[in-house]
Amino acid sequence: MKESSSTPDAVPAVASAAEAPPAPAALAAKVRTLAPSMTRSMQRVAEAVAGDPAGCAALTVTGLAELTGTSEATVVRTSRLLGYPGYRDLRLALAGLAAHQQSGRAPAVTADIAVDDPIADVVAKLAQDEQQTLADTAAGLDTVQLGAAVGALAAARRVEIYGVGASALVGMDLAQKLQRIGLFAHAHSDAHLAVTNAVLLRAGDVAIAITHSGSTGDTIEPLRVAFEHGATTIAVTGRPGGPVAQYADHVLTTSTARESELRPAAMSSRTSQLLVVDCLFVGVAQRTYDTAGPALSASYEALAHRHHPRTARQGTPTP
Amino acid sequence: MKESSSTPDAVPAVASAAEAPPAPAALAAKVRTLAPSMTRSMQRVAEAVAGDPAGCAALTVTGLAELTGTSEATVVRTSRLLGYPGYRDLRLALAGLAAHQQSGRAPAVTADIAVDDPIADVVAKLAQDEQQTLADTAAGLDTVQLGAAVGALAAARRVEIYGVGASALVGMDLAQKLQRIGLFAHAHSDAHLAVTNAVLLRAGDVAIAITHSGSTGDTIEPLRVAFEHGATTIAVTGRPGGPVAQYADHVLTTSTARESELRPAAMSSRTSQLLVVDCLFVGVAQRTYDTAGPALSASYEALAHRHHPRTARQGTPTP
DNA sequence: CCTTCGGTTGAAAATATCTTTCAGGCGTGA
DNA sequence: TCACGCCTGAAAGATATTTTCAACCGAAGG
Repeated sequence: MKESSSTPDAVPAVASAAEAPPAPAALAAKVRTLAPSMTRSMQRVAEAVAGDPAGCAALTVTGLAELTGTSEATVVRTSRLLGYPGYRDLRLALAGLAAHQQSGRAPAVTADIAVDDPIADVVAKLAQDEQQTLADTAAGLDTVQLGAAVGALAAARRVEIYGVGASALVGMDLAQKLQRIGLFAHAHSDAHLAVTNAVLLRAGDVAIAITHSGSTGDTIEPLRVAFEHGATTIAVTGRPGGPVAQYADHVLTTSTARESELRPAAMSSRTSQLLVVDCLFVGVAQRTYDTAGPALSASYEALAHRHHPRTARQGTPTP
Repeated sequence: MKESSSTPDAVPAVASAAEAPPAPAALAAKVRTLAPSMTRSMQRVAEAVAGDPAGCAALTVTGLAELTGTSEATVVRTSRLLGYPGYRDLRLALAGLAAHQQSGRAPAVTADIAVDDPIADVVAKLAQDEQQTLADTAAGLDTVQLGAAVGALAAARRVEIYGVGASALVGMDLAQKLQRIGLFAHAHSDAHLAVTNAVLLRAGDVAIAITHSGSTGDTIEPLRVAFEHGATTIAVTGRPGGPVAQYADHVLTTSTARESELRPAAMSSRTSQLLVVDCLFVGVAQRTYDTAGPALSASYEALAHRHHPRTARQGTPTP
């Protein structure tokens, strides 16, 4: 088969290569298939390539030639025989193959975080868990309730948010964002002040309670007062059947991933709560887009000058 | 840190890139992270690369330069910024990425959130985006830096955390958790008080600055003061090349998903920051497990009585 | 045993590709 | 308005890849 026109070799080889695809991952097989028709030197090259794709991908023609004790010409010839236009392309395929192999051997650790886990595992596991929490939350969120809550917020005269501990931070996050689109929103984390504040609410106002357990007294109490004064009440909780639901017109359920000693409940509940809160925010922003849009831009502008302009390149620093 | 001076221009960029590994599949994330610090032309190149890895892998420097309407030099510069020694290596990585994607087949491009999206879509898109942000952050996080930061925290006499706006909440979250395992940690969101506080720090203390933009003056200033007083400083930022890095012993990079009017930067940056902060927390908890374990249990017990026992179901209300 | 021939092999030239240098140009800040 | 600094791409310089070509090896035939 290689007899024809022995001199300007390669040409027929390229032709035969054209018919075959660049070979995605079936490289080892191809090597075995073609090995008999290879010369000694080429076999050495093919062997090296099949044995350590990743390693060879890091080598230049010269490097691979030296490694196999052959010459550059032989390496190129081998590449051609394997179906690539030249070594450059074989090398690219090799890189792809290496990545492929590497990905295959990552079964996505979902085990609990252990005390002696290396830091890289901690990162992977935490990210994995939080992703799971997000997926669960999204799946379990009642969009009807959410829509109703959004409607109430969009029409609210004022919005009061109650939460203590980790949930307080979520409440502040929501308050910050609602303020940014022009709503009158305030987050409370002091139980006494919260109750004092709740007494002033009435129909047309909205009160939001955030509590993972659904039974945090300091959070429930102000919501109860608001409820009894006629305000629209919303509960963001991981236990929709808990005490807090009694005083809530709308209940938004957050989800909880399994926890362990090294991963306190606060961690996944916070992730879940934040997603819910983000949904509320975006929903409200949609409904009040006429005022929210400009307000969002305006609040960004107001902050812009507080950043050092130094390394801020061109005009639009990511709006 | 960035002294190298090996190459004439782009020194800091190369240096910061050198510290990071060549990045296997976290390319899209890296592009987003570094995009703000890129010039227009480089952004075009980066965009092309992130948008069609497979296609770009098939191109030579010249080809990619033409495609993006730039020059070879710019392509090489971009490759360097992304952490590769040159275009050749970027191309190899691209080939690997392409193979990866082909097998994974889960890019799931989510459209932007539109004003008239139904609420269910909003939930799905937000969840999807935050999951993406988490994955990107985990992939782009430098575990060496993280480990070093954890080590510093575990040994710290006291920990001061600086951040304003949305980042302030992240700081508080971290402070809350560190306190829970017995560390002396405090979060500041008032620029003046923060500086006043930073003056008191010295070697053995740790200061953490949290700023997405990397150039928030109110956050950088206290970190600078802490740095100059000999404290160990950590920066959690989306722009590792920004001004804040000047005064940081350890830089932890957060990632950024694309933003739109209805999804302000604060949203994904917060998710990313929280993951980083959680990693810090768990890392510290691991290293100080002897004291952290009991402390975690104790703090839970202390809170238990604040929950209404009424509808609290069985004995262990999700610990 | 020597010769010849087809085929393999590697050194080196030729080419393509990648990298670096350098000067012009553009935007920015004083 | 002007000067400064930084981005930018053209072209030179360095590397890597491909091609060429002659030496070499082994085998078959004289």
